[in-house]
Amino acid sequence: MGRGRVQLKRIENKINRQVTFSKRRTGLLKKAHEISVLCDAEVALIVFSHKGKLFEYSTNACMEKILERHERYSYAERQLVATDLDSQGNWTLEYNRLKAKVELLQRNHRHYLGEDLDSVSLKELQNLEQQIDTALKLIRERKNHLMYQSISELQIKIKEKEKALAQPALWDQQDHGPNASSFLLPQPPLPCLNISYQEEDPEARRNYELDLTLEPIYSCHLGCFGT
Amino acid sequence: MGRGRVQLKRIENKINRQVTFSKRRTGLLKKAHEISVLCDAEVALIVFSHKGKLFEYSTNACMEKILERHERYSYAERQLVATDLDSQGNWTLEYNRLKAKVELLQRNHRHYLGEDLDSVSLKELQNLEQQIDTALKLIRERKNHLMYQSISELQIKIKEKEKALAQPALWDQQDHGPNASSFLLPQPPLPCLNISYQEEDPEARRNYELDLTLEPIYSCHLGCFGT
DNA sequence: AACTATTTATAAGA
DNA sequence: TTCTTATAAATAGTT
Repeated sequence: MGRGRVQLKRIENKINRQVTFSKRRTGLLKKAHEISVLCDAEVALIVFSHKGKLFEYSTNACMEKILERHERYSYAERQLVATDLDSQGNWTLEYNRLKAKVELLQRNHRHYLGEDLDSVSLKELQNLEQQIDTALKLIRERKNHLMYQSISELQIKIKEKEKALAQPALWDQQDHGPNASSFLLPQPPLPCLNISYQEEDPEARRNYELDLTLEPIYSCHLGCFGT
Repeated sequence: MGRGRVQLKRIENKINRQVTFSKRRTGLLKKAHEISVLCDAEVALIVFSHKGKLFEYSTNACMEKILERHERYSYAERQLVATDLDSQGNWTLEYNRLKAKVELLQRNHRHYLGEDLDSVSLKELQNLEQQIDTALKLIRERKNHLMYQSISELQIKIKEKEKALAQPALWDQQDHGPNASSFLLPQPPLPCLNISYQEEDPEARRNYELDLTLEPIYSCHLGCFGT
């Protein structure tokens, strides 16, 4: 939109780049505002110039709210990177960043526990549900894997004991019929032991689902951060 | 830019608004990308449609990095306002406390998502499983409650419409047998609606944003500008 | 910063 | 949604 086509690549001339940045920035902010108003959308736009200066636009000027919404939308994506504080840096700055992080994490935390859901929209609930559902499957898989492993180990131990006991009598080693060590682990792993789920797709627990739910163990490691 | 000037105000016609949103969204994302490349700027753009769907662009696809930069920038600004607290408290102590908190929360966070479980003991896995299981139930309950509410409201509307239509004919108001508004809601609330729509009935979510689409939540909005 | 020739974006229609 | 097209807007290069 101007005299001559424009290549989509960095403008090398510094002056030109600065001028173009200024013009296009204005245009971009304007368009962000327009779509926001015309289409009733919520927009957050953040632009850092090459020199590091910040320009921003947000619908109704509530940048934080929109970023939070984005945050919630991206529960799973967020990998809050551990803070590496620069030794000379401003402590207050770091401190506030951390504080914000904690607040955010705590809110997510409550949501992961199914608490405090009143402010969560239906769409967001659906995201949450899916994430939690996936998590539950992963956790059960891991749990069952561990249990399976320890059963295996126990069986090996028992077999060894038996061997040790059998030695003195010099029994024939073949075929003594069923014994204590053979009933638990048929060779191709049991696809399913003792399952009592309500719903959920059977595919998901095809591997090692040894649900041995015991008593409601409820050591609460959580909620240990009172305000 | 089109046939006729455009007023900067919400487009009331729903279809038009949707179409305009789609077009302008494309344009906006494109321009965000262009300024980013041409002027070597760092851009983050987040757009939520009226219906709550997320579209985003970020330079080099590192949204989180840019948001963090913005966060830092914002905090720096807030610093100028309230920077007097520091001289008294022991910041290092507070800071370390917070840091520990963040680490713990982040670990929990990963565990809640079923990640990073190798170091978790069987017993802890059982706790976790139970907590997540409970959370999932709560979340589903809340979701169903919301959907239930929407349905209720819709039914009331339908009833009103029916009444309005019935008036002119002066029908007897008693017992006209089952009708469109009575089949959905048995009086004691459904314990579980367990809905998983694929297709979308536009009617159903007309007013209440009952968007039950269960698509993989992260449609990739990025990289949509081939060179 | 203003100007203007052009390119782009897009509103309306299909 | 996608395409087409007339027109409004944006903007590159110039002054």
